[in-house]
Amino acid sequence: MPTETFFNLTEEKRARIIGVAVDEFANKPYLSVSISEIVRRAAIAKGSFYQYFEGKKDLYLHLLSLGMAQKLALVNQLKPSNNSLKTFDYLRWMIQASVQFELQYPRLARIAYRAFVEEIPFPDEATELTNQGGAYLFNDLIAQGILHEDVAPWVDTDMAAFLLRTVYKQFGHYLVSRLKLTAADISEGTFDVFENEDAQQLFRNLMDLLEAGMGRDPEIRNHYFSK
Amino acid sequence: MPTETFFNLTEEKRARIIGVAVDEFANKPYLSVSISEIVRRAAIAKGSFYQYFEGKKDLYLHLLSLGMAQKLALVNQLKPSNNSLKTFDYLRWMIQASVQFELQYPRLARIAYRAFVEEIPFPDEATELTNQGGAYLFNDLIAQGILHEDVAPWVDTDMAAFLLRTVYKQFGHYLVSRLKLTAADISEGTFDVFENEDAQQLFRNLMDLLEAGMGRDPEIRNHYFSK
DNA sequence: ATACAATATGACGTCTTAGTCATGTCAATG
DNA sequence: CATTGACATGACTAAGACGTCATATTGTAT
Repeated sequence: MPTETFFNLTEEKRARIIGVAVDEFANKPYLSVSISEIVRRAAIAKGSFYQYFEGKKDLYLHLLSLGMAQKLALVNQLKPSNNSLKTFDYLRWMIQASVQFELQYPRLARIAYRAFVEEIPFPDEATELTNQGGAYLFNDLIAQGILHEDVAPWVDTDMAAFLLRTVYKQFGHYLVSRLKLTAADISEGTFDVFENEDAQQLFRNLMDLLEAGMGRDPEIRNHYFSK
Repeated sequence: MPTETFFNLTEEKRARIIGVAVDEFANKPYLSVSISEIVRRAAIAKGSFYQYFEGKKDLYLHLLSLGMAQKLALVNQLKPSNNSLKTFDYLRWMIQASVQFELQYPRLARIAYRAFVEEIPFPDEATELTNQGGAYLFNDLIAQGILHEDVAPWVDTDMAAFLLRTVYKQFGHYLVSRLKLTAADISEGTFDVFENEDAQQLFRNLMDLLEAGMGRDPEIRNHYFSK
């Protein structure tokens, strides 16, 4: 945890430090991020940094927790009013919300992604924070889906959850490259996956694939063969 | 490229250096790997290193290319005699061979994986090498599959390829954790995914999911509903 | 045996980093 | 005015990294 001193700083200064730190951790592996560099870019004295944070780990965990808080906030804001979605509708919403976060806060998403694929010297603490991002609940989702007869009974729950986790984590990257989104598209934060028609088409295609693979009675098969 | 001097070294010495370097690059991000540390662990003089390699990048690309050569060799060795597999049989074989490589040469696989998820200061050169690992050809595989009527005509080729690439890259990790394989199981290099019954069951489950999702006439649906 | 080429060595100069600490500034309070 | 507590600063130490180079060793060919 950052010190009280840090939270007493002016909004401007705190934001400047966090901004620089986010940028560094988003663009370099944890081990290669340099405190000296952050201090230089944020134009604060070395000594000040150590009055705000215990060290690199402290700062990093703070950023991770900020990111997860931001994600939770966004997800809650996007939560549909209808509370009892079918399994695949819920899944689609989850993936869309996650991609939206990735497009709206690319650097925060990047830090979380790094925590996931690289090794951090303190994996447990990092995982505890990133788990708030939601990737852990796919096992339950599938198990419930089978009970509700949305999901085919023959699927291997754990493996299906693995597939979903993986897609969940990577789909944002894919969407960006598939739709050829530029850094400008993203950084302006104007792109809305819920509104953009190309994005919606991609999500439909993805859900068709997933539902055909796991669903008990996949729409797409009926739809296609009835023609 | 390493210098001629390097290739003139005794097998023993060359292997020692490569072994240490593989270990370092498998366990640290590229930026954090230290030449000084490699030199220390391999017990050679600093000056010698720079007579063998131009620097870190040179060494790294050499390792990557060694790894890919090793993978190609293993894959060719595992290639089934029957040359005209159906799309999903071919896919299953590819994924199995890739997982086998990952279990047999975990450190090399790890280096390639890192090249994939972290940024390297020279992405183009690294990608050119890792592409030899085979992940690039899923687009063709799906397109061909549609032509041969193995793959359902409604699937989005590019997205299906994305899904397969992702699974292809991650399935080894998953298999290890799902089967609770220990470091010992792996490092002995005795584990054979083609022979182990638990592993085969996992591959069956995976292929059922993938084929149900993408296949034109998935076995699993007929099989289940005919009961 | 001598000369020449190939290989090995590690000290060295220069940088960068992490973290500390003595000192300095400033505003509020008694 | 004086004191106190909060915050700011950057020089400094110790450690480690990179890449070079003058020198030493080994091997080979004449």
